[in-house]
Amino acid sequence: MIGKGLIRTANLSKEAASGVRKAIFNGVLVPGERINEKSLCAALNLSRTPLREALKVLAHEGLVELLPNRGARVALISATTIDQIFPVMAALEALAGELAVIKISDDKLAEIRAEHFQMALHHARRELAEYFYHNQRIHNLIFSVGENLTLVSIYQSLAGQIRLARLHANISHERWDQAMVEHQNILEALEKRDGQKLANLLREHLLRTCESLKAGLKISI
Amino acid sequence: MIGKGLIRTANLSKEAASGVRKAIFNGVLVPGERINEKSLCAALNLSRTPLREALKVLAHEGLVELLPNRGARVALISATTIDQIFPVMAALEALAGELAVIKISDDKLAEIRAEHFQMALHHARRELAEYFYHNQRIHNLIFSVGENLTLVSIYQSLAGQIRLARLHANISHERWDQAMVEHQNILEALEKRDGQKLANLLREHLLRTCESLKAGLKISI
DNA sequence: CAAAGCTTTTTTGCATGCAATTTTTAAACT
DNA sequence: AGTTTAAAAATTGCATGCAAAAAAGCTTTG
Repeated sequence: MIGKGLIRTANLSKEAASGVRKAIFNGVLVPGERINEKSLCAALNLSRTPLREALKVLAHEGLVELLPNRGARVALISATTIDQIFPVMAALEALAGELAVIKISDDKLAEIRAEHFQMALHHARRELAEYFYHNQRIHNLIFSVGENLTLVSIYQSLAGQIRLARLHANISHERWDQAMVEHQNILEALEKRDGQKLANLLREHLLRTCESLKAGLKISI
Repeated sequence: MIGKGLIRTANLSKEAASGVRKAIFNGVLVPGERINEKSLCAALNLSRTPLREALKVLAHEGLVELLPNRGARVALISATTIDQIFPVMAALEALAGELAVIKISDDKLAEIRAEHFQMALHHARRELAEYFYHNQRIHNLIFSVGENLTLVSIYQSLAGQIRLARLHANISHERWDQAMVEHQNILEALEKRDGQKLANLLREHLLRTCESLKAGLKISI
């Protein structure tokens, strides 16, 4: 690859980061698997420098682990790590909920409601991937209402690690049904603008999700 | 610099990161100032590759801003950013407090108490830098009790940004005195193992610190 | 004298090169 | 065969090189 004639608008290291993220979440790169720089560079069509910059950042995000003199591997999220992430997530969700009831517009609420029923539909049809997609959207929307970039970016980073852990986990039907009920309550608290209640519901929802996720881990580490 | 004969134990990009951090907190690199890679490399005695990797990570930490095709500059923490960081910090401190009262050992409590009185001493002597040092130590110790790496590392990153903001801010005597009173109450709640109270005290302490910090900003952005 | 165009210099973003290290393969030995 | 050792290949960590872009100097012009 000769870098001639290209105009500089790219930011290859950002592209590398999002490419690796995508590969991880698509299961192209498996948790625990060593990352070979050369082949990843070929796949992403860039050189090692931007890729290595990206790996450093992804390590900071917890998606990748750096092994001295042995490069990087996709992070293996252990039950211990999950146990540490969820209380933090719960605290942040509670905060996001408190901010949301204060700031939310009717339009945004309608948007969340729409996502909620989309999610309920996929739950009824037992379409897990689609369910999770809308589930994520709802949580993202709640966080975005607060217009707090710090909060959102920390949340994104933690959510990424949990998403990675889920690649290894099964969800039980019981938990799935229970989660839907919890989400119903969350929506109601949001509609009533009951910040304290919403915060508590989100916190509990997260902590139950944590337990379920740990229980569902296919490989225990 | 010829890299011959050197054994590979270094991890230059980590060294670069901590070197730049140090330079920022020592005021060698001023907030808003463009970072010249060449001269920083010379100062840190390494090449541009590890430095650039470090800058990407520091950008993620919020200490540095990356300008496309124009390199990096030391972050300018605005009042808006402070307003976003503190609620998150407050939520995390509250969580840390709740965890701390459950887990803290007598030894650790004694350590915190010792730091507290060191801090009180420097407050009485109006030695600001030393006061802040022990203040940081106390908060770090409270966070460390929870043995939650996720929580600690997010806290560290946010604390770094606030420390950067403080380089630009003055603290009033009134606020300083009030903060000491708050810390006295924090210590008491910790000694009584009153988690709810401690959480609330830490939250309020943080939010007041936020207001004071914003008020004391020498340059408003 | 400021503004607008140049040219030159510096700086950045990325690719590539090279030595240290690890991993793989092969051979020798028990 | 299975373990140990040695050689070869691959991979990593970092330095350096080079083109694109930005910044700093000049020169010219209104």
